[in-house]
Amino acid sequence: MMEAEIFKALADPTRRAIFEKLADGRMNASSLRDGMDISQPAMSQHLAVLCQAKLVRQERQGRFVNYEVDPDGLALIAGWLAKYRAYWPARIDALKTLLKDMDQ
Amino acid sequence: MMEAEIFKALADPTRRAIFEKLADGRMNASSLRDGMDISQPAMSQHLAVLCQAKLVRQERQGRFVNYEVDPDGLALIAGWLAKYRAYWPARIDALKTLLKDMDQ
DNA sequence: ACAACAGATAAGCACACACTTATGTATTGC
DNA sequence: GCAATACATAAGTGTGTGCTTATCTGTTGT
Repeated sequence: MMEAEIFKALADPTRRAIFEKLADGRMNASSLRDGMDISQPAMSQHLAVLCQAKLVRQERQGRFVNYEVDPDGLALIAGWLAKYRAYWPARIDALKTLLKDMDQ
Repeated sequence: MMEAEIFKALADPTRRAIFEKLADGRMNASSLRDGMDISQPAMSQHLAVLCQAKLVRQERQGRFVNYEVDPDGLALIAGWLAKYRAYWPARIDALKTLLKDMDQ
């Protein structure tokens, strides 16, 4: 199961912060670092974990590697969440917005 | 943030299995155990983690404690997911179904 | 009251994980 | 070619986590 990798990846606050930063737009590893007080190897390791969880994907661009949010990971979480729709509260505004967007 | 507790709770495969079992209906700790090859203290500890993450809630019933899925936790995940709706793939069947449910 | 039962808590242990420093591998510009 | 840059990997270390056994609390039935 890849759920294991996804939830493990998101269990770390630093990785969630990285993911959140990437949600603002694609970025290379160095740009991700500034303002984050994290060593270069640590960043590299975190990005590897996020990639393996399919939350982030990479694209080499010469000497740089650009990282961006991978929709596959989000879809997997959505799929997991959907299994428990019987227990959803009647109204979740955030989700209603989300789902309306998808319905066009 | 409670996202930390939620994702940490779901990062463990045993806890996800417990949660999945609870999704089929409320159950006490002993009933949850059978067929799971897990010690009584381990189950108790896992349930405590799930409760603190608001994924599960408990209700004492005499000598037993019944556990059930807590919608609050699912709502928190949905809220987290909604923040990244810009990156969702165009079609996710599971969520389209969900949308139809909510539109009624 | 007391034994049986349901569950929580305590303490200890083995392993996973996030970090570090050091080094390796590509790619770019001079 | 060669130094500098961007990033990955290796190896070691401290802490967190999930398990265990042992014990404790609280409830039920006799």
